[in-house]
Amino acid sequence: MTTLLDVARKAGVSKSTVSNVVRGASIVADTTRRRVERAIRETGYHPNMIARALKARTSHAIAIVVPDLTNPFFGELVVSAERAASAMNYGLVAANTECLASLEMEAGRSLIARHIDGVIIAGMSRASRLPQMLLDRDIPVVLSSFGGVEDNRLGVVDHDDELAMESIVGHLCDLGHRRMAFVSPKLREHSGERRRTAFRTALKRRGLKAATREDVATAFIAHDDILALATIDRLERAGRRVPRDVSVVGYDDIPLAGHHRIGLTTVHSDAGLMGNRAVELLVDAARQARHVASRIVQPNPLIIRTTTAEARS
Amino acid sequence: MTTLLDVARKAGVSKSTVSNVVRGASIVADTTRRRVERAIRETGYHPNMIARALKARTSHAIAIVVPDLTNPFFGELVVSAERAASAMNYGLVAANTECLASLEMEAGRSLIARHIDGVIIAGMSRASRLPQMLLDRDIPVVLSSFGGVEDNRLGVVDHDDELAMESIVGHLCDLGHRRMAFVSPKLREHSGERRRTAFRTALKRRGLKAATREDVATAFIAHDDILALATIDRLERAGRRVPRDVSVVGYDDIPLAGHHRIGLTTVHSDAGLMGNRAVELLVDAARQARHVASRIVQPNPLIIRTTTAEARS
DNA sequence: CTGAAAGCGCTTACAG
DNA sequence: CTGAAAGCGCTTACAG
Repeated sequence: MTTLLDVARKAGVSKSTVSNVVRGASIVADTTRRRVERAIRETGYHPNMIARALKARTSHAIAIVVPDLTNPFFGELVVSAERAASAMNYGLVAANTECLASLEMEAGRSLIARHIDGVIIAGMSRASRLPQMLLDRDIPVVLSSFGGVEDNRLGVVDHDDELAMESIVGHLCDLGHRRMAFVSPKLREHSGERRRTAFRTALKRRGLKAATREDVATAFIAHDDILALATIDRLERAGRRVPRDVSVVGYDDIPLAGHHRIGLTTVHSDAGLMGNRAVELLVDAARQARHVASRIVQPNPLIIRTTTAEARS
Repeated sequence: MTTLLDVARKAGVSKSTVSNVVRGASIVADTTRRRVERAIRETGYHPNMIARALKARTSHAIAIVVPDLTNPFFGELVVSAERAASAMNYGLVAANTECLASLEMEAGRSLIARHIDGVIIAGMSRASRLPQMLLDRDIPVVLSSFGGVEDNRLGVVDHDDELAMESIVGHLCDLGHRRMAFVSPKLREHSGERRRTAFRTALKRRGLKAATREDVATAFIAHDDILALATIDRLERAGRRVPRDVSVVGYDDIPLAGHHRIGLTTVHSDAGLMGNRAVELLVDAARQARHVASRIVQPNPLIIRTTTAEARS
């Protein structure tokens, strides 16, 4: 393994000088720079980021913790975050926590030990202590694709669940539905609770209540598209037709939602944009050794396709 | 930030001793150990993995490079790899390369600079130089979910594309299909070529040739399920019914393939198992500072659902 | 069983 | 513009 010292010797300069050209910092004489650059090329030198991180006290890496990487929505979020991170010369490590408090704590410990410069949380268990754990160690964190946590050191890139639920329920009401049910995620997600609450609020505004019995509901609103697809599958296998007998609405608008055979009515969420913004906010904060603080909320428009129709009787 | 030295002072011992109890290495007197453990608890000490990595010359992190994290097959692969890695106390960093040579090289550089202990490649561009780049720097690599690369320093956890294509083509032939077409991935994947070749071989064995014109084909075999779903979408929007007018087969058996509205005939690939095995092989090799070498091939059974039917006419 | 010492490969003031 | 020196937080022989 060739080190800074090898390059320095080859170029006949000091380690400091090599370090200066590698980092592009401070002024180096043109002829010296060229000598060093040649030595770097000839030795195939790659700077050791670990040594750099130790001394410079920044790992140049950020993390994203997601509940379920298998869900294309989170896949997209991670991909866009990675793209943005590497554009800013940061590495991205992903942690899958399944919204399990134990996995979250383990991930937190690991990220702290690795001196991660900042973390994006894209979903977590209810009452998770992960944000506080990180924040208390002065690691900036931004919540992406959810929010509603009371800590003003937190950055948030959120969408508007209240508004989304309002338009979903409004749409369904217009179609004559009066008995609607919410389909909760199996993972005990923080955001799951918020959507359910927003759902109830939208109903109440219309003098309605959530349907308690599944067989009586004429419409199902799922916490996300994957769950909506599973719901359609379950319903249709049980002999109920969507949307003839029952309507189903999703959340996220993953690519498959628009598939000819699915045509899922859902709310559109721009995962790519959220991943980008989250990284930008985070890296900015990390570079200035401060927390994020700013909050961004994006609207998510309702996309009406073919899984919703007029209520039968 | 509390360091080893802080703990040592608090416990009234040397840094070496603290290090020994932290790592659980060498024998430490019971009473000393307890003093140290208390000091660790009281100070909230987390070992600095960066410093450890620098000195011990191992980052305790491995990487997985995937073509498209948005594809649930790769999502599952990454999730299972992460689970296996953290069970062995390794971190996992994921890199999305889209099978672009430039992104692959960039990822390679970054992984080398971060002194990653090993990498799983789950897909790459044709003639990619990534494996060699890593191998030459003595970083063990295992190819997961594909293979066919000629370097005996490489570990491989593969499935059998030849066998799979043989059973797909056999199934379609039994249904009377004679004009079949292969749907290639937009990404220029290494494995894409292999499946296409296996497809041609299976046809030739039956005295058939690939259909050159789409409108004439009675069956489409896609490189993966996502592509198969897109194909069904395209076909049906153009007015052709699946499977009445034309049959479609996928590859991977992602969860959605079994959905009531899809019922995709496909070949089953166990992403979870592959991710696990790949990590085990890799970590073993990394710990012994050697390459992987071993090759595992799993069969992937054909799952016949409802997108394939008898050829018309 | 415990501790003093060297060193991993860098960065960062600070002299010159 | 360049270099000598200290030090980031650990691990690892090696004495004792």
